[in-house]
Amino acid sequence: MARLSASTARSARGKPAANGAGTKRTRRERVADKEDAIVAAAYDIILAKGLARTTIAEIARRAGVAEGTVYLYFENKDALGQAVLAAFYARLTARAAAGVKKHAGVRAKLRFLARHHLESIMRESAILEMIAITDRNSEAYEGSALYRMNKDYVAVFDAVFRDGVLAGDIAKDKPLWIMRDVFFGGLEYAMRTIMVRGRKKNVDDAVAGIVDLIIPASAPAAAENDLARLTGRLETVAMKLESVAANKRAVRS
Amino acid sequence: MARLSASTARSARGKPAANGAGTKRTRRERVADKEDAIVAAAYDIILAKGLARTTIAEIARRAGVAEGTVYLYFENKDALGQAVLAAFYARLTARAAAGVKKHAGVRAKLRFLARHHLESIMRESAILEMIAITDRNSEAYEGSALYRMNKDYVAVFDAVFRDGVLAGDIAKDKPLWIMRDVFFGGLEYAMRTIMVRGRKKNVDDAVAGIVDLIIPASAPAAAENDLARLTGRLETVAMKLESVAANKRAVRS
DNA sequence: TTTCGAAATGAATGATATTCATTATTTCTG
DNA sequence: CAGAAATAATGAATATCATTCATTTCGAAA
Repeated sequence: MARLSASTARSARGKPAANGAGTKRTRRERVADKEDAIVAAAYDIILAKGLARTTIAEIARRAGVAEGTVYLYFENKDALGQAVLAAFYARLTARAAAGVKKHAGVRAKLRFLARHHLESIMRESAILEMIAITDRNSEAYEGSALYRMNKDYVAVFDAVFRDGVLAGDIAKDKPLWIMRDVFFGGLEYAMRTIMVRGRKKNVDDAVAGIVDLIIPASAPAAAENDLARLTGRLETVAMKLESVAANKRAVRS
Repeated sequence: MARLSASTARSARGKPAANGAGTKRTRRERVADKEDAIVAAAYDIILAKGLARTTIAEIARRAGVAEGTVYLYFENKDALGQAVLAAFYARLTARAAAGVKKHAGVRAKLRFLARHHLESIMRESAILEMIAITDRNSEAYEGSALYRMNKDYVAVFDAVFRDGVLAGDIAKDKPLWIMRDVFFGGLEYAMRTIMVRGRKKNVDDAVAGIVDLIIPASAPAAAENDLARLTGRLETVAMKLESVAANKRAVRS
């Protein structure tokens, strides 16, 4: 993926990309390494300061190249940001796919996905911001690299969701696209709320709450739960009433 | 609100803000008008091109002032962006509050809020982007202007939600904060999806789908609903009894 | 070793945000 | 009302970057 963006950038500047034809391997490898070094440097700095406050000069310094060299690999600052975003998505997707395999049952898979997503965006919220920034320029969003990356990522969720529908765990009348947007959008907003309040328990609550919207915690269970609470409450009130009545009697005598 | 940011910016630069004490009205008004003109100019241009591609020079030209004058009213470009965001939120909140009054029933109110939110952010998505940008700098997000504006806005949703819970239309076990984040977050993500696909019907579907997550449409929830109402009723009675009992005890002692 | 294209360099350029010394306008005072 | 003081406004100068490009270095093939 990183490869792609580099060759794209280079060929866009008019220089033919060195294809496998005659060139040797090592040369290309060295080029690839340098590109990775630039993306890695950019990743670290952007994560720490956000894209706006990150300068090309600083990235170049950290990557051990001259400023101009960055522009040999990336068309401009935004393209470099895209590459960083691509790296983020690549890891995110890989971890999501791997984690889903490790969990059994639709609910457990969704919970894993929710927690993984929430924790990832909390940890790397500065990277996430670039999505909005990039979004903008792309009236032709579809077909863009960002679009494809995101599509690959949410495909992990989609697969779990479809399995859930087939297995009967998820109601058939819930449209996938809406549930998907609620899932990821809800988690993103929950992140903001959680970062203002404390973290710990709130992450658990958000994960549970959002997953439960997709797979309702078995309705009968909820009803029972309510019933149990109602019963308990009734007992308490009854005891109080009884003691009040007892007091009255005591006072009167 | 706009007033606030101006005086803040000015006093931040060391010049004392002219307070109501001795100064006449007209002067302050003229200042206020100029500030509004700058915000309005910025609003239009940012809406059309996004903050990054909007220059102070262009804003100043459109507002009919010199570049330097902009800095008399706003600390820097970001602060001006904040003011634009504040104007956006102010209208958004006003329309939301007014619309909620016009609709009867929790479901209708929520549907109105959802559609209004979705259409607003679709129309002014360039403004929305600034939220993320601004978000960043604010480790001290709480207490920030953005935080307050957002709080005021979602308060409209919160009130409807609480009414819904009291009326028994919304299950008590759904935490408000999570439902709120799912509502707004889901709508924001839905916007992206809708802007890639076609619009028309998708807006309706998103609105209906997301509202239904908060107030389940299914009639079969009648039993649960009944139980919820019963629970609510008992709670009310219990509280009354308890306060009566408490009073008696207080009077007696 | 020489040669040539690919890579890399970093000083120069251009676009903007931001500052500040100067000028204009308004209000106040006697 | 004239002049002084306080406020506002101006726009040229400065600072900070992104981006370009003429020049240099490197690597491998002859």
